[in-house]
Amino acid sequence: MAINPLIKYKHAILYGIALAGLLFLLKWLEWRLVIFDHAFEVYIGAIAVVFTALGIWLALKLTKPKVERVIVEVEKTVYVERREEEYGTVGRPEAEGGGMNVEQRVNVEQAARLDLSKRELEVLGLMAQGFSNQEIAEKLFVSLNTIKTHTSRIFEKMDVKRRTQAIDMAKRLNII
Amino acid sequence: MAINPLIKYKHAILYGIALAGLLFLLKWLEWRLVIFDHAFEVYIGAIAVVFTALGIWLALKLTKPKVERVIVEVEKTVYVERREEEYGTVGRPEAEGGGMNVEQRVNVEQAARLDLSKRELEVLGLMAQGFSNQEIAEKLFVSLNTIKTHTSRIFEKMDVKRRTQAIDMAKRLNII
DNA sequence: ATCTCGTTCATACTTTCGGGTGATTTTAAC
DNA sequence: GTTAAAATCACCCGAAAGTATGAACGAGAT
Repeated sequence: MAINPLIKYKHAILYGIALAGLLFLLKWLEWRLVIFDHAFEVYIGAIAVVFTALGIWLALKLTKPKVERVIVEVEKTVYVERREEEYGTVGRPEAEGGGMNVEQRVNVEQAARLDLSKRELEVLGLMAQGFSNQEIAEKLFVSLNTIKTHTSRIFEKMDVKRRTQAIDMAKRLNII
Repeated sequence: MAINPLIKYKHAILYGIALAGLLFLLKWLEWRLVIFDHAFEVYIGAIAVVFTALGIWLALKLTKPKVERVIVEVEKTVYVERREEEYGTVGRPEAEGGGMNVEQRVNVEQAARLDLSKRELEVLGLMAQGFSNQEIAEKLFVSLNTIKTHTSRIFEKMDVKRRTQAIDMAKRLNII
């Protein structure tokens, strides 16, 4: 257990050593400055470079990596128990394209093949929360056109025509 | 859009502004240095701070966020037992005889808080299933304008601005 | 009998959505 | 180092959604 303090404060120790080295370097540079008067700009430049590097190092070291959770659907338990008592049959001349109420089995199988990218899932989630494209764009710091492109791809991949259908499907498939 | 050029070159513009500000600051500090000879260390310190910040900013801006992938395997369970009849009385307005289950009662109570009429609940349900106003109008044998009026009142009562918000709220409240 | 409310419908207008197309830039993979 | 996919942005245009306003009608309530 004697190593614990060293391990625990190794960052601090390393930082201290680095600072010491840096100060030494500064002193040395200062001495050089006295000798060569015109090295002033070099001095400033060196300071800038060194501290820029320090900032980069700090940022890289001190930012904790973002944890990304990748949901992998292992098993598909499909339970279809459905009454054919819908609104439908009221006024539905022809089934257009991907009828939502035809069957769910295919949808489940397609869920894995939906192949929505991370960004698209993000947009889909915000969409389901009722945000407009404009609001989503502002939240994600991108332009409105970008969001429109995303939504278009989402609808294409999900084989739906409207955002409300996409939301409904997404909630059924538990992908949001 | 008149904002487009601004958005397009926003990075360049921001960077330019930042550089200009930095140069101005440096000039000002240099001037101070001439006045007060002993401000040298302050000068250096400022340089160090500024460039450390610059480094941090650079690192945060120019590096992709480190992502740590955590694969989570979940068992997917999709249950597809929908009950559209709860809010739907299409073509059978008098079919509210006896067996209201508890779930339905709760829905009705929560619906009452929003003061949504039966017809409005019906429209809301179809809306949540992804139908367009036109499709809802055809299903309910009324005109598109009527559906628009209904949706407007729904949004007003629910205090939302878009159908997606209404859908989200309705699902949260288990109205549908 | 009057009044309110729900439902219906209409016109006119503005905003948002969505399709289509093309482009550049990152990122990832090979 | 090329290639493929993802992400970004732009422009146009038609469709759908949403706002505002007014009006008609029937059913219940007062």
